[in-house]
Amino acid sequence: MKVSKLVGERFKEKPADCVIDSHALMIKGGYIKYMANGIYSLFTPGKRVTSKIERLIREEMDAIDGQEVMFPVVLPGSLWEESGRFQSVAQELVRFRDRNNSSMVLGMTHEEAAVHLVREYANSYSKYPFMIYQIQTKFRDEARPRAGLLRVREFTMKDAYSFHTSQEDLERYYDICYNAYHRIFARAGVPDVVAVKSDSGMMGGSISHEYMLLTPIGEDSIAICGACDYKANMEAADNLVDNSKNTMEMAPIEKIYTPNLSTIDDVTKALKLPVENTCKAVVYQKNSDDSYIVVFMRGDMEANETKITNFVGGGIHPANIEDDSVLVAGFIGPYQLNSDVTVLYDQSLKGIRYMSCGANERDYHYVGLNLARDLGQEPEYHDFTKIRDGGICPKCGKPMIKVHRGIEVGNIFQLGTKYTKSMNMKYIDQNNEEQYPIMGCYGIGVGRLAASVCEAHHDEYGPIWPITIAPWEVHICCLRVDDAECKEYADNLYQSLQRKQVEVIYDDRDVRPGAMFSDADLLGVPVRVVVSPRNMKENHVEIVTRDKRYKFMAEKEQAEEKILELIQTLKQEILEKVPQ
RNA sequence: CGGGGUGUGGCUCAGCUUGGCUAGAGCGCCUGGUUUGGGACCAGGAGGUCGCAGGUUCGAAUCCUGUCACCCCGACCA
Repeated sequence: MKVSKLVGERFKEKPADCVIDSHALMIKGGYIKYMANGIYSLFTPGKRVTSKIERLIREEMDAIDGQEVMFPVVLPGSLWEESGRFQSVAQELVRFRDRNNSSMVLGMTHEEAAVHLVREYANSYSKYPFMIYQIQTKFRDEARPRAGLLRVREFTMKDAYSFHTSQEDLERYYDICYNAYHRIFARAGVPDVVAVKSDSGMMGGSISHEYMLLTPIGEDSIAICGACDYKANMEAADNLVDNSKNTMEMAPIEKIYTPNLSTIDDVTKALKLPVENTCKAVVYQKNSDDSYIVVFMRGDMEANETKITNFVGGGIHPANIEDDSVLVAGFIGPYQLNSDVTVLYDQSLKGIRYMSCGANERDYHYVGLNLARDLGQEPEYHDFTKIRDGGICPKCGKPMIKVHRGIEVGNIFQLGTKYTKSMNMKYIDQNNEEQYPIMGCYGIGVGRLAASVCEAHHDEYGPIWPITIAPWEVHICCLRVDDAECKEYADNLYQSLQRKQVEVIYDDRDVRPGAMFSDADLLGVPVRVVVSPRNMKENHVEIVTRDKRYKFMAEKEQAEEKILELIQTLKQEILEKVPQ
């Protein structure tokens, strides 16, 4: 490929509206072009990066006995009716009707299609286990796409589905996949991606992991223990709270006048109470009927909506407390709460002998609250709050939890029989009995991974692509095309490298060196070869890596050999970080 | 869906508060010339329904109303 013919422009200015580096660089470097909210086209450099990621994923999936298939993008609504997700999934699923008024959907994930593909075939235990996967377009009508390719509505995803005859076999394969994922991310140049325990959300099932690239711009929060190997998404991390060192002793409950003190901060200051001796209320409403859910927790804790949603078994949203409600915003407390709302108690309240709380009356609080005594019995405690920095590790018990931000680049789920049961997929086992197969599913967002690698590897001038996914391996800069010697040498090198299957881009434009180097930086190709009259006079060319770690002169005649060596070195460096 | 912000040639932006001649700049693009190791210079040129619709006015990029789109924060999220 010659830069003079490369379709797409590179910009000098940082595009407006780009807040994230990877987004700005991919627009600026001519990788992607915005078309509509959360919808992008890829130019050649962008397509070459994603194609290489796809190739790499394909190799690893095939290596664990995956079989590549292809599902349709447009699926019949009836298929989603079968699994129940036509109803249960909200607006992310695009629904429409075709010319015959048949209900259709755009595929946002393909569990239903996978079951549909194999449910007649896999009717005997002898066919199991197996895994099928595809690399294909998904459409999810996201509420808020953002940050270039990091969160879009239309995207390419590798999604895999495995089928098993026992939970043990699923777990065995799940581990294999777990490791294959680590190899994929390492080969893509981000070996530091971590697997964290996660909440399964709408996918159903029990155990699941998310693969996170840790970066401050990530959308997810992850709790990581500094003392052991515990890692979990904040949504799923158990928040243990130790109140054994709370020294305040029991006292009679007492109502006090607290005018306009409606926040925990106000209350602790006015009453001179430690925040660990306060009880606060967070109120939600069920999406189904708007009924109130009041969650009581220690004053310094934050509600974890995922845990609450899972507990009440349905969607919730922050409450809008009406004036005629029994709930008095800012003054809600568990003692004498005369209302039929759902009341939940977080375990951060367990073991505290003396607390303040709202009195369910404007401008009044109680102090001296003791839940077991004042409610007549110890309430049932559950975990409804977020873990935080310095929190107790659920695995090793040490208070060494640190909260990080991360981008989710992949996930794996143990689905169980959710889809095979609902869609009536069965097989006959050794005892001639009908069974439902057990499924696992495994996803990787290709474009998001490309953007994540860019986010992890770039400088102020452009991306620094790992050689395994770089759009090209070698970038030849011919600084003076009007110099016959230069031009001839560069032309020949270009031809010769291509004959040796090296992926090479050749800048043969008559532009200033500065412009040429700037564009080369934006294309982020790992090996750069600079051919110039100055170098020709010395009988050598300059070879430099995009990350500046290698930089040397090579004799004209030996340049090609040195380039090939350098490519091997760079590939080897990445391979060394791949597990196994 | 709530809060905040922005819409002016391909890109980045000025002009709007206080309405007034033909709507500007830099980059990019085209022509010619001089240049050539980190986004050169000179001369000439093309390119704009000022997001859209209505209104006020002698006159609207500018004021008013509505609407659409995008960006950020939140909600939601496989």
